[in-house]
Amino acid sequence: MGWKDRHSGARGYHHGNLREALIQAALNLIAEKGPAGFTFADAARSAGVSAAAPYRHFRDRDALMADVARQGFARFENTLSIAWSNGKPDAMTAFANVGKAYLHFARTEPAYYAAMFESGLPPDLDADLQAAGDRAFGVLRTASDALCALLPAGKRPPALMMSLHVWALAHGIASLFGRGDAGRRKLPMTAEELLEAAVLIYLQGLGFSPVAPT
Amino acid sequence: MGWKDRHSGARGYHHGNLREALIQAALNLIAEKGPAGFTFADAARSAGVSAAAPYRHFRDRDALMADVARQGFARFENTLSIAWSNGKPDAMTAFANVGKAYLHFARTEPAYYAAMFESGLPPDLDADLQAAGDRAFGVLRTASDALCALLPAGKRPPALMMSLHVWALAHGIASLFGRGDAGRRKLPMTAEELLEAAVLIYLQGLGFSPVAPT
DNA sequence: TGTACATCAGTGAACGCGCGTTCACTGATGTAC
DNA sequence: TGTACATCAGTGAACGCGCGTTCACTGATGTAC
Repeated sequence: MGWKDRHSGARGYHHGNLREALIQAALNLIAEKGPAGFTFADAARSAGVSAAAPYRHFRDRDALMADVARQGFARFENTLSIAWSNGKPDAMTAFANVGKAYLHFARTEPAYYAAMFESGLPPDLDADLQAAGDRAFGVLRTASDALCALLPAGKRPPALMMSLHVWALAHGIASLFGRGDAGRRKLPMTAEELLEAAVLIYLQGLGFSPVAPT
Repeated sequence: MGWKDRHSGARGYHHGNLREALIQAALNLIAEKGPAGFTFADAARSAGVSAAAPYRHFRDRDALMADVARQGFARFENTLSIAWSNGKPDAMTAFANVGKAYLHFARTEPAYYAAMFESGLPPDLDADLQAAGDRAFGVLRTASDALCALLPAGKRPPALMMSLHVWALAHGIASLFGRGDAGRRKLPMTAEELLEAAVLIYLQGLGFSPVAPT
């Protein structure tokens, strides 16, 4: 490697990892200025590269944005999946953990979240993107299936409906209340508490018996 | 009036109602290209006026956008208020009507809805804007109050929490599923049905007895 | 009713700027032999 | 191990374009008397 230390900012004529660097730059710019607030040229500049360089890796700004969203969905899926933890220690607790993880992701990764849900790109723009989104939703679906299985056969709600309800609730709370400081509305409780209460009430309405708090 | 017919596109040197025309133009452009997809110059062109004219009425693009949002909230409040109809014929039915009206507004006025919730403007940018948003939310709050009052005193949930839950649910469903064709995800039922089911389950969880469908 | 004047809303030309995109190029890397 | 060559990733200059914004202006409207 010689003088070219891979961990310093120094680089030669070739960047070496421009694709990832552009995604990272896009994330920073989205975090700063919102999903509409960055340009292709911005990303290039921010990655320390000429304005023409990104064209070697992405067709246009939307393609870059879509890649950020795709990566975001993959991480989101991973986060939710770890929180679900195969339903351990028990389905109810694990379900609540998924809800917390949802809001935690939206709060700590607002740039990914914005790229995923507020970029303005149609979800079916790209087959990979759509598949990544479906996989993330799949975790909610799996968790709902497991929870429904706890109810006696005659009283089981459709698990798909249940997962859509929980998704909408979590997304609604995240959008309206659970972001960094921009666009937030004031709340008498945390977003996490609000979501947890809503899910408990909802589950009770489905026939789950009340659970004592941990 | 002479040749100048107020109902034709013809106009003299003065536009007569440029402020409103710019808001209307902004709405059309938002509907076409999303809340980030229009510029001050676009709006002027679309209103048939020179690029410098809008400065007589709005400080900049954000001020125009804020006015669109403010007007949107006012109409939204009106719509929800009519749906609530002072709790007639009964609180439960009226509450369900508010939910339907919420989604109906989001679907039929996507441009207003986007300006209100997806413009990227901070809600506290403008005191008028914030007040308009608060008034719209106030309808949900009032409806929740009335519904809570039906429960025996010892079992009443906090009405504020309840209204936040319903708002988040409605907004989540509207954002994820209930829009024009852009950004929509496929659903096995309509957004209205999805919301109505969620609210019924939620209310049941709060202790409301199941209601027979109309 | 008419006239003079102030106010106002919109004009059009001008400017600097940054963006998207293309292009022939050049420096670095990898590979065949 | 060394050399020739192909491939690849990034350069920098260039272009046309539309945007935001300012400016002195001008045409229309309203009002005082």
